[in-house]
Amino acid sequence: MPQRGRPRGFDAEAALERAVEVFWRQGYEGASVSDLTAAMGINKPSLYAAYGGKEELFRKVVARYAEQDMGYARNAIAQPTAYQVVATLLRENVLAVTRPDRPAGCLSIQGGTACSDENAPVAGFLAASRLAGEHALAERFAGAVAEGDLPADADPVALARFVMIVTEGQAVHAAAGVSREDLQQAAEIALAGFAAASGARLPERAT
Amino acid sequence: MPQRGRPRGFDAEAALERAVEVFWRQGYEGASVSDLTAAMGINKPSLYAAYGGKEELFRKVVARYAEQDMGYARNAIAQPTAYQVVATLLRENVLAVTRPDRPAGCLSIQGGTACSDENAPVAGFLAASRLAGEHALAERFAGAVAEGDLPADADPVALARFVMIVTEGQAVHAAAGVSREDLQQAAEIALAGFAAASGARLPERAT
DNA sequence: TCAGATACGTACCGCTCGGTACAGAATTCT
DNA sequence: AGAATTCTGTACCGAGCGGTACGTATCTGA
Repeated sequence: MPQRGRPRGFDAEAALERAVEVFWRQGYEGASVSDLTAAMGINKPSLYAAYGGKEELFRKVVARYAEQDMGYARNAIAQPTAYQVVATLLRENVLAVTRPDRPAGCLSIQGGTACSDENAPVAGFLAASRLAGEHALAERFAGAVAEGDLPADADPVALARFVMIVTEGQAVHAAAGVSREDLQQAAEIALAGFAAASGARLPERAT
Repeated sequence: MPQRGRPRGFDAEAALERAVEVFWRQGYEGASVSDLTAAMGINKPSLYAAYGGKEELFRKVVARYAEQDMGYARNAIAQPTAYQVVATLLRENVLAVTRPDRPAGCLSIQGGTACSDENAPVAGFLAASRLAGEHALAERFAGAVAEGDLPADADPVALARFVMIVTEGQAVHAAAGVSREDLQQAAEIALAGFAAASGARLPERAT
């Protein structure tokens, strides 16, 4: 029972990928259904049949983005020490928000921080997804405190919040056109600041 | 020759203030002209006659916002030491983006980081205005280096970029509903990080 | 071979968008 | 008083919005 009826005439994954770029570049409200179908190479009824509507498409787009473009965050959180977690996260985030083959910034911010009352759920959904990453990072830091990798008096939740604030600021900055190199400098300052403020154990190196 | 013809039936400054809130809460594209006129208590032709149009109104709104709601930044930059500049800026920014009588976040981000091609000038205008503040801060830090308040090898431009990144991240976080107290914790971490990473001279206190 | 099912393209739906024409009301200058 | 000027409210403009009805094309299962 694989497929009955006429088979779909386009690659749903490839079309979704095109939609990622449109929403990323123009935001949820700034991307019209016509913009989307033009970029995806399909007609409107196909979009509604395959994805359910604009908002449902957007949610699928965000899910795909999280999987395809946020992998570095999962990689970062798996690093062996808190310092390396933050170093990886901040450095990889700079690369991610300044990829030359992608729109500048980060979909979960470019998608829309503010919108009309009608679309408020979209902004809320994006905000919640950003905060979910922060919770994961806080738990990672809590583990680091338990291991002695971070000092006992370190506040894992506040530290995670600081790090996520930096990544969000980097994304906003990147969207404003700031270069990868310039953001890398700022990331190193943030990393040094994290190390000093948290008391994290540093990796072996010449001091 | 003060006024000829029928006098305006509303207070243009008060109406502009209402418009600030609408754009702040809903963003440029998310705020319709009808939303604006309803909040301002005027009809559309009055809006066009008094302000020139939606985009011109938005620019006037941003100018008013910069004057009324960003005063803390000018105050911060006038502090006597780099450390105090950053301490004031970060702490006051937290208060500004979490004012209970105002929308959460910051107009220059909520206004729109991404939008349709048609409104791209608006996003560019906001981005440029954010970066202007960063330049002013960099010059302040350059002066601090010259004075010996910051070490000779400190990079004023990169430090300013780091600080502005934090303020932008705070604004995004605030718009997501994070509380003032939670942001204050993160601001203290950022401040301690700035001090450590920059080598700024600290104010006298118990070490 | 043909019925059932699914996807496609066209053409359209009601609605809201940003923006304006126009006539009447309120004021100043002569 | 009356002309000139400016603001106000209503009613409207063309365009684009998100979303869909419908007839046709293409597939599977019997």
